[in-house]
Amino acid sequence: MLRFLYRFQGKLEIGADVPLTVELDRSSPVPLYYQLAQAIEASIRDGELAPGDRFENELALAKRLSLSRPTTRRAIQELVDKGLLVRKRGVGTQVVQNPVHRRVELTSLFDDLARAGQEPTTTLLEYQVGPPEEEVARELNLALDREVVSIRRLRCANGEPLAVMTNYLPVEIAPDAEELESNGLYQSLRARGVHIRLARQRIGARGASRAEAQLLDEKPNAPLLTMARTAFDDSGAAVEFGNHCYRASRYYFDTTLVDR
Amino acid sequence: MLRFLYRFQGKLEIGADVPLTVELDRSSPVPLYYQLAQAIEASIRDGELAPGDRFENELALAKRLSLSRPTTRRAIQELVDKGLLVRKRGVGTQVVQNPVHRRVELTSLFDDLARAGQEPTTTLLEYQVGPPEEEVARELNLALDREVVSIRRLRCANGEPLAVMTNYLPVEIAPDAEELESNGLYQSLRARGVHIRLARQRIGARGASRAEAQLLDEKPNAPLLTMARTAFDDSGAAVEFGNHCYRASRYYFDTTLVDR
DNA sequence: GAGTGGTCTAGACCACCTC
DNA sequence: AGGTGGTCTAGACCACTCT
Repeated sequence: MLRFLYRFQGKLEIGADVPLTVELDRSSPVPLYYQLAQAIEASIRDGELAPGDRFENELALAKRLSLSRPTTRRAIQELVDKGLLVRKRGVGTQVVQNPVHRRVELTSLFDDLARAGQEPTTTLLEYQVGPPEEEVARELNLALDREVVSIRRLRCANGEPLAVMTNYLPVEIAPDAEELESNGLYQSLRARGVHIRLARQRIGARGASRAEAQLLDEKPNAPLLTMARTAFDDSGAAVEFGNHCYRASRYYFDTTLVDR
Repeated sequence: MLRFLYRFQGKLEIGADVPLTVELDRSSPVPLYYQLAQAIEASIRDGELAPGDRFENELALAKRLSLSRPTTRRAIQELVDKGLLVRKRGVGTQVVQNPVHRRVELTSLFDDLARAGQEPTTTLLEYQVGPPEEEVARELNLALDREVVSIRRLRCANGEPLAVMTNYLPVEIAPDAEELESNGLYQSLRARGVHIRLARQRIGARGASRAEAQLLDEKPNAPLLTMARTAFDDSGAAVEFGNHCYRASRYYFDTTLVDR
């Protein structure tokens, strides 16, 4: 199949300088707004667009790239939501200072570690099937006579213990014990056709119990970062509830908040 | 307004019943998509739309309300981003189970407490002007010869100590000492025309120092929930950097993650 | 007044899921 | 095959900010 590549070289216009080069592939299945957002993000991360720079305005950019305004707008909005750009009505769009970060996405710890080249490993501490505790039944929206699988795992990165994770899943969708030793939980669920779409997290802290301290190579009562998470699939049903404890000395959460 | 109810004898398939009544005020300055989003959200919270219910499809809703599809779509998308609805291509839109929560918005602790009727009070522990430490200069993107105001406050709720907060601001925009005793920091900044638009937060945990323990009525080494936050205004400039420590026994963060 | 982003319309075609 | 959401177009009018 033919593939059309459009290459635009922007003239330098507004105030500073807009060296934004964008290649859009209109035959690709990747949405145009996404292609454009990626290109702009790359320009920012590469330093072609410096923090504080004024950004080419919507109409001009749309015209230059032969895109409609809504499509261009959506690409820009994507980056505003990511915290890389800021817009002010009547003024313009600017690159945020210090745009070095990535926000917390809906990813698993396992994937995060693997992507960072941290060599994640998992030890299965417990795997049992039975009726849910009251809290678990409430979080998963299950009747008390349904069966759930309880999983307790120790996650290490580069051989160092990092977190103790307890998870509860309806028995119908729970992965096998062996699978959990080699893959992340979400990875296993994905392979079974369960797509996590949304999660609610409560992040807190507490002191380590004696057992937790031993597992994590910390002293009893050492500060732990805790996360309780309920995850929902693409039909809105709760599919997983978990209590995780991280060594505070080796882990933190990074989030970005945007006012819209 | 007319309301059509469809009754099926067999299995209830399509959305069963959509009692969604919406009144739109086209002369209001409030955007239509926002009015609609609010109405839907109210229906969910009131239980008119139950968890798991299928939602009326975009096209039908748009036609019924005499709105364009993009406007209708945007309202729905708003609620998807909030974690109240889930969409699946080719299938439809459904209400998420257990939609009881509010997500972390870009708000200040002071405002949150006040809204929850928790009677916040602030004690100013320190207020001084001088050159920034290296970390602060880096976070605020300031030269080392610029002056910053360092603020240290104890925040209580209902008379109980809750958090120790250390903040750094460029001297030009810093509120007075007196102002900080009666208002929140963000409230004071807003009054000075500074609009926080974006914040990056790192959430972790550690043990309390002796001084912190004393201020917070905890034992030394008690677990504290920590947040380091850099805030940016609507021109993308860093305006505030803060280190906050919360009593883990009395505070946690609640977040929602959505896969888009 | 000029320029910017914010909202809105009325269509179109496509990809995906279920029947 | 029919219905759903996902993407895209080519305009329009308005509100806000800066000069």
